[in-house]
Amino acid sequence: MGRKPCCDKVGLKKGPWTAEEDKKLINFILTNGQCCWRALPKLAGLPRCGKSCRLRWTNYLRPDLKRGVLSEYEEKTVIDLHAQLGNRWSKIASHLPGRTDNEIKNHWNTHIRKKLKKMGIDPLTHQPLPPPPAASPDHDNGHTDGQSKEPDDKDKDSAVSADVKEPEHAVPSFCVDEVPLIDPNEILIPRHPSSSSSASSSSMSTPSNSAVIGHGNIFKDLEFPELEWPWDYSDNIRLWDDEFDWHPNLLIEEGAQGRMSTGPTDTPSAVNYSYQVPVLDQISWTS
DNA sequence: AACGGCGGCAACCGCTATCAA
DNA sequence: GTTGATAGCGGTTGCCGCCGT
Repeated sequence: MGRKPCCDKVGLKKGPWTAEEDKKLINFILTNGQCCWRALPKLAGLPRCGKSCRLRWTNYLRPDLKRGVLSEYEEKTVIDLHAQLGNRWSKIASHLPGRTDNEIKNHWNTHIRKKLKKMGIDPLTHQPLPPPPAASPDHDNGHTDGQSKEPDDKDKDSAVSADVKEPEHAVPSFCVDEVPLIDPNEILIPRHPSSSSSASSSSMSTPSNSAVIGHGNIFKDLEFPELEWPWDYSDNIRLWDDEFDWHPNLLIEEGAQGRMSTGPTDTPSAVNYSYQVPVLDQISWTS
């Protein structure tokens, strides 16, 4: 019959991850790739369930993540996609390389929703909000503040979702389909880089504020003794710039051996892999 | 300086679709 | 075809830092 349970929940740790745990997880995945999440905790020596490991990795530790505040452009993208897809955060995130569904969801709930409301736009229907009722406390039921989302929002949310039956090929109002997006399955990580990482770093300006600095911190702070970090993440892992105004090619050095992959673990001997990313000019906004 | 409230974010929970036995 | 595990997704919670009083 079926498979073994993913994890016996006894003795498994919950709550915030420690640097030590992060280290173990990163170390394991960089060494072995992403195999099955169920087996990973045991193999990596982590007192966590596989699900927790997967979330930690996908939402926080993945080296291709771009952290930090969403740029104005990204916000626009999120709003536009949300108008069409509803709360399908993973679909929305798939259009924003380096961003996770969790991150976008959080940003939506904490920033964008308020912003839209402030602008008089219903964050759920994306239509102009009706003018504030002159005096209708009866209908109001005292829920006029920002927290009034609950039942109302939910209903509308599902309405939006229901409208978009199959968003698989939902086309945003900007033309991203012409633009090759980075496939997260193809993030290649060199483990034994040559010393000449200048090829990539020279073509990219060092971000002054960028979230990737966060990556640098993460990875540097962890200080893996057994892992030679191939590059300064703050320079080279930055696939997307906040302003989307550059034409980067992320070069993976010769001798690359490691691979981040969610797919089958065929071992690539990848060299000189480069990304094409959309450029602002190629995207036209409808509003 | 201390306290309380609030906001932001990481992580967990629960559900569902998919896949394997 | 059925059952049950797995992976993924969206909603929610709880912790922590910041800010105002």
